[in-house]
Amino acid sequence: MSQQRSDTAETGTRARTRRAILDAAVTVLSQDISASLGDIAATAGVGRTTMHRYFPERSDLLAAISLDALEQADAAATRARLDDGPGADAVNRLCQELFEVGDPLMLLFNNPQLMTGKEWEEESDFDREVMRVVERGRSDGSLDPDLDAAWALQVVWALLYSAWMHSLESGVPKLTALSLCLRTVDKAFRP
Amino acid sequence: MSQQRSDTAETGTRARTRRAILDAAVTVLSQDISASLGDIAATAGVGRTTMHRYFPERSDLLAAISLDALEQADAAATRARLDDGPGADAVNRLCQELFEVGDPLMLLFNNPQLMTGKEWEEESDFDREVMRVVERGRSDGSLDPDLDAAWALQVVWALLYSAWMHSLESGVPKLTALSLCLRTVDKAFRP
DNA sequence: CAAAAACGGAACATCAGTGTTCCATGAGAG
DNA sequence: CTCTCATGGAACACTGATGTTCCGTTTTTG
Repeated sequence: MSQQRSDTAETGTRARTRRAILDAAVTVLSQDISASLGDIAATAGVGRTTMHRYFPERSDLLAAISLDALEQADAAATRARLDDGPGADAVNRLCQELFEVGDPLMLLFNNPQLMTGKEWEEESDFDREVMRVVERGRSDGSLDPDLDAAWALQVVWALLYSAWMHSLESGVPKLTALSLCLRTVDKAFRP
Repeated sequence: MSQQRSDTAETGTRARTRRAILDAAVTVLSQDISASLGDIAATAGVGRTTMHRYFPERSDLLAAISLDALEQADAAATRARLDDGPGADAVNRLCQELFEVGDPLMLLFNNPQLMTGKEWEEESDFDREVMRVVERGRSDGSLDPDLDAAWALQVVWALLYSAWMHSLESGVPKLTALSLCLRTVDKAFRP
């Protein structure tokens, strides 16, 4: 017991391996949610046995992916400084930050069954925070006063998804796709 | 050999059973793309053996679903009379008609791996037709002249998906969700 | 009604993925 | 260097889905 590794405080080798597995899982499962654990382990450059040490069951891995994606989304929201300036600008910044997260969020978007953990009960804190910003935007006149917050949330996700897909399918550079997305969000939400 | 049933000309009992299986498959697979054939057969009110008579392998069923959805989308496009009136109006009508198709299109949207058949090579006729309308809308001034057709296609799908989800998750009536969708498309595509 | 078609269920072999155990090897910390 | 930790691979049992065959029953059709 040289050091305690009770909760999420793992460091060094173990943390690196864990991250490699999570990243590989996102990559592989994005293509096929039914991919085998063997495939994921191979992509991570890790033995299947090792993976079972980190995530005893498939459901453990899926839960970890879900949680990790949620944390990345929260971090993106923090970076976007949602409380600064007009609501419309905050929404714009949020889209930019979320776009960077890419793969993990695509995976969640395409597989709602992943969002069934305890942290997703009812609306997540993340969702509430975003809807709050939309309402602020309506108050300060930077967003359409008729815009429903829950609907706006759906649209943001959907247009981000569109941008990712557009980049993938049409071979458009990511920045171009992001630009299209931001422009469309702006037009759709403007008063 | 009382009657030939070589191609798609099946009629009566067989056609009805086939349709029941396809409908049940869409319903079940929408919830979980990995659902077992047994579940689908049970939902269809049909023996698993019977299902294997119509679709020998799982892949045959998936291909049939994919094709059926594409045909329904084509039918919707026809009903929308894409060549009539201003481009913006045609797009609006198309959204309304596609919205009615609902479940099958949701299934495809959530599972791009279903769209790998021969009929999906490159761009489908459907996609080309829609992009043609968008370009017409740009010419006649009813749509944003800067609107990229391929991007517009993505956005239409994404906002339809948003409407379906919004109705499901927020418990909003379908017509309300459709209305939000149409309004958002209009704002996003307007000059 | 009588023949033909469609159906359902039971039984079976097969297969891929999963989760587990055990052991030998390699890398890193002290 | 040496001890500890992390790892990879082989082997195994188990499970659930799949595809197939066979046969008796029901429904449709002529």
